[in-house]
Amino acid sequence: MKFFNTLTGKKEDFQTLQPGQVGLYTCGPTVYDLAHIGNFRAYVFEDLLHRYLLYRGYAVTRVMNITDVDDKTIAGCLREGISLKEFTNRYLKFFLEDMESLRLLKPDYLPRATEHIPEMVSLIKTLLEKGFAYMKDGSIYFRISKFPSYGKLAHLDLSAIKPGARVEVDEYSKEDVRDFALWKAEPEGQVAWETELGRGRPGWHIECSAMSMKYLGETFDIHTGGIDNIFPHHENEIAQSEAATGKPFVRYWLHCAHLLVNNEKMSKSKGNFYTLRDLLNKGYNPLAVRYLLLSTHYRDPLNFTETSLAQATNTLRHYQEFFHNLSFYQGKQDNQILSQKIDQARKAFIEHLDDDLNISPALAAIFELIKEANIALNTASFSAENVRQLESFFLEVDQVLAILERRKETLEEEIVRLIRQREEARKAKNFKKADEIREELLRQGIVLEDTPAGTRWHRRQ
RNA sequence: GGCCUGGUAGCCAAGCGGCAAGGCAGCGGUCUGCAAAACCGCGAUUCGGCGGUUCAAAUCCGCCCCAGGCCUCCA
Repeated sequence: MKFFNTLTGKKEDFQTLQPGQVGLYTCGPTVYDLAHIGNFRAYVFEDLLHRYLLYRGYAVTRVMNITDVDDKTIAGCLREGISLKEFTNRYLKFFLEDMESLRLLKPDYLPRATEHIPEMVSLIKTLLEKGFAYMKDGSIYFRISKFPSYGKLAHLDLSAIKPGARVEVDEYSKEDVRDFALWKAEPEGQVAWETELGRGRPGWHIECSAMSMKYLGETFDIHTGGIDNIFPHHENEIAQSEAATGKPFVRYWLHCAHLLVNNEKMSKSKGNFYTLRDLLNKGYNPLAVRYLLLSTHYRDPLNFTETSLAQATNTLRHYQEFFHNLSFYQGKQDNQILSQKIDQARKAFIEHLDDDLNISPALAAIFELIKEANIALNTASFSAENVRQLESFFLEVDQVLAILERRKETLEEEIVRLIRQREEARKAKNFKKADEIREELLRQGIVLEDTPAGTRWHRRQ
């Protein structure tokens, strides 16, 4: 298995620290608002990674942080006059619901920043003791000049950072404008913790260092996020963590490209975003959203349009109906070639996903199998065993893709009765009545398809 | 200014030196009582542009054009 490692800028063979085990840290949401589908692109990518590692037999321990204290969450709870916890709980709940709609696997740990203040304090104390941090006016900053490899992840030339260009020069009084806050003094602020470091609250970056190392150890396998997290967030995590432990922090850094809308980055600050709920309210299927976000390679920019979502909806419908229809087929002629095609599809699926999660050709292999299977099914050259193999294969790859609808396979008695009546009408060549029944069922959301082997049905999507 | 992506058929998207995957949409056909689904056929003589290297370039090199991102809020 290979992954493109941001740290080295190369595709590398994936070697775990412990045989068969993977420690995976995926940067999670700041719970101050609904996440938009640009955010979900990253979470869908992380879900694919998580599921594929499991599919390939790794024991995965995955951590996703919940940032529930920062400028925006504090501003939000003050604005509404409620506690920080009450405010962030609301958006955490929405986030977890959206995760479920998109079939995102739940991480093993979802640590909240506010529940790890002691761990952060302890890490900051270590940095102070080692001279990597200093206190100024009650706040504590990381001293970048003490950490020579700063910039190695983002491949940034530090001298190229122009003070004042985008740095707020006089917000805090730092030794060096590039230094970043580990701890923000809040002598008067309403949201603050009384600690050995004084009254204050943590900087943004420190939570990920403290929580990842708590749950995954001082060095772990994979850390992911959107490319906009590379700098400064992940760069700072490396600095804090490696300065404190003297050990390498993360072996593989994986970052996904942005989702664009009308060829612009989708972001809260631009106001050009869709939330998942916006799309569901328009009638789109959450699994179509999942499929769309999944089907472009994670390191390529994805330009989101409703046209592409509609296309994904159609692809998904065909895919799901193929699977659903398998249960209607009964055949007797064993087809060895079809069995071989299934094995070939599995082989291609794995080969391509092993290559830095190259999903497009992996999906192409599956679509080619569907075509082969349809030919066999339409010409009756298959056995019950072939059908069983197909069902089993599609359920297998669905461990990774998670796009199959687990529909109720039973129909109401009334509908079964109508289908039977229509069959009789057709046999009697009473096509007017047959068509009336078909239309009535369609109104009830049941689509009928007549095949030589009998009438099959599916629920309209 | 520095760094980094992307530009392949109407749309989405693989391929990254040896005849241009796959999906969606469209058109024609087969099947069907009619449909639907499925299948068959059609669709890029060409991969943003111009040069270069090579027996061979969408793939490598150079320059240019377009779009987007990062350079201390950000998935």
